[in-house]
Amino acid sequence: MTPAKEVRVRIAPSPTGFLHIGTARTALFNWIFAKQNNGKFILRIEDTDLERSEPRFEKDIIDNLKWLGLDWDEGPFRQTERLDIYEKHIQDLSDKRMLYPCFCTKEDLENERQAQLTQGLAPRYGGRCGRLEATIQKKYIEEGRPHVWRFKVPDKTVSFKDMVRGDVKFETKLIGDIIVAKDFRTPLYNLAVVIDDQEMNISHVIRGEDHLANTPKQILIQEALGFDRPTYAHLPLILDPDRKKMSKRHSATSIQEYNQQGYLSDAFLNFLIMLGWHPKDDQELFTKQEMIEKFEFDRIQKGGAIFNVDKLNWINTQYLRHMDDNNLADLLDIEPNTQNLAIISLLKDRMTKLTDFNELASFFYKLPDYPASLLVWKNNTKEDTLRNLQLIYDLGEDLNEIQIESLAKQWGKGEIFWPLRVALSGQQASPGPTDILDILGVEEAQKRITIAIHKLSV
RNA sequence: GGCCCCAUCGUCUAGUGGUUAGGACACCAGGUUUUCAUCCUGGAAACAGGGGUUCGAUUCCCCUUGGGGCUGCCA
Repeated sequence: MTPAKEVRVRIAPSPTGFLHIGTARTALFNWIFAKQNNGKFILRIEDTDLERSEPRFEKDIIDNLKWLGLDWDEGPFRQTERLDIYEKHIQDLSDKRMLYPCFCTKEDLENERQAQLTQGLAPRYGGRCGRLEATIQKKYIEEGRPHVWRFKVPDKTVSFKDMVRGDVKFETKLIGDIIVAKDFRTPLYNLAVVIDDQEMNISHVIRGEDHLANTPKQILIQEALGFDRPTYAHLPLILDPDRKKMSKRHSATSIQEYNQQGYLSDAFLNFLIMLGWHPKDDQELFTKQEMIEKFEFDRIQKGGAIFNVDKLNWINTQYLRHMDDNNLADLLDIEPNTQNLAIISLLKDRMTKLTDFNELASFFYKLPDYPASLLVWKNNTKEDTLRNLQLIYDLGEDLNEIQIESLAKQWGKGEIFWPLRVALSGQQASPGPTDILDILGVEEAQKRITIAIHKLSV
């Protein structure tokens, strides 16, 4: 038995937009697969589209992949830095007579396309330029006629095994000769991918289902070039609530937005892996290590999964609760002193996102203004409330949980706790007043109670 | 239009030729509680339809329907 081929997988985003959720999830599955098989995970920036590629997008992709903790072993490689490689193979393809120049204008092609469509035919290039005499081709090129390079698509059935979908078959006669390069140093997507995957020794191509139809084209090119065929796995898509491929119009599609909104990267990953995949049991929360241990390709769903923010929020809440206070302080970018840590410890159960903290915690730092009437518990009168607050105030240095409990026993829980809560927090909903007291300290608490008494006295 | 793919609660999903079709999120009700949140208990909620195959189909096959992807000199 020959030793198994090394697993080498890649994520190949194009820097034409911010790191997309779909790309991130594809990256996650690739990353897991690499880890499971002791393989390599490669980052390749597909920037052949000069018009639309931008450095800031590349930076965003890299930054957010890092944020998610999906570290790569090789790269980032950029296609624009590999032009010599492409040229060599395109020349090879040309030498093998698999390529021909196409002089059709965009208008020609559009007309042909429309004509086919109205006849109910599959729109495909008829191959007009492929029938041009070699001498004519040469003449046109010498005349400087604009042209692109088409790959001669052989008529055959392409079939391949997909790790998610099983056996997949395509009839290539429906495809038509495809444009694979603008010139010998400017390959288009399908050609560039094939060359890169070969050059980088990619063993498994794990990508979104939207690439399924590209696969036969790529296989054809591989065959023409004498390349190896990687194993394919096409993941189901992430859908918007309207069941369409997730798009910017409907939802936040860039990872960066979720980062900014205050989601934890591990929680986000946890959410992503549950979209289209499920373990044997009912476990829903996974560490990265557990993902690596439990993930199985044959448990991937075939249909698309709708992105559900509620579930994301729930997962994030769970992660927040189990997070160490110091780490949280770090993520929140606040000083990890005793008071801040105590506040975090008290509030982390109440947060859904990191960004909730500021609002939840603000009253600790500054007492908000509130109406005096808020201090009055249920059917109590102003006078009752005033008396109760005075009782609490009179505890003086003994203002602590035990003493408050004892007052509550005597005068009623709501009667004591409610006005104290409002006095200390200025809010009608808050953590328990004794918890707040512990963090505020007696002195500050007394000040706030004084303010409350004042409010009621006027 | 053509090619391809998919189909279990609202959503993510588990599941089996015979199950009270399970879990989670969301939702509703009740309970705990000084408020809110948490927490606890309970509830409503699904096998798209029609044919087969079979003693028996949610499960296997076919059709219909529905949904999605692709159909670029984008990736």
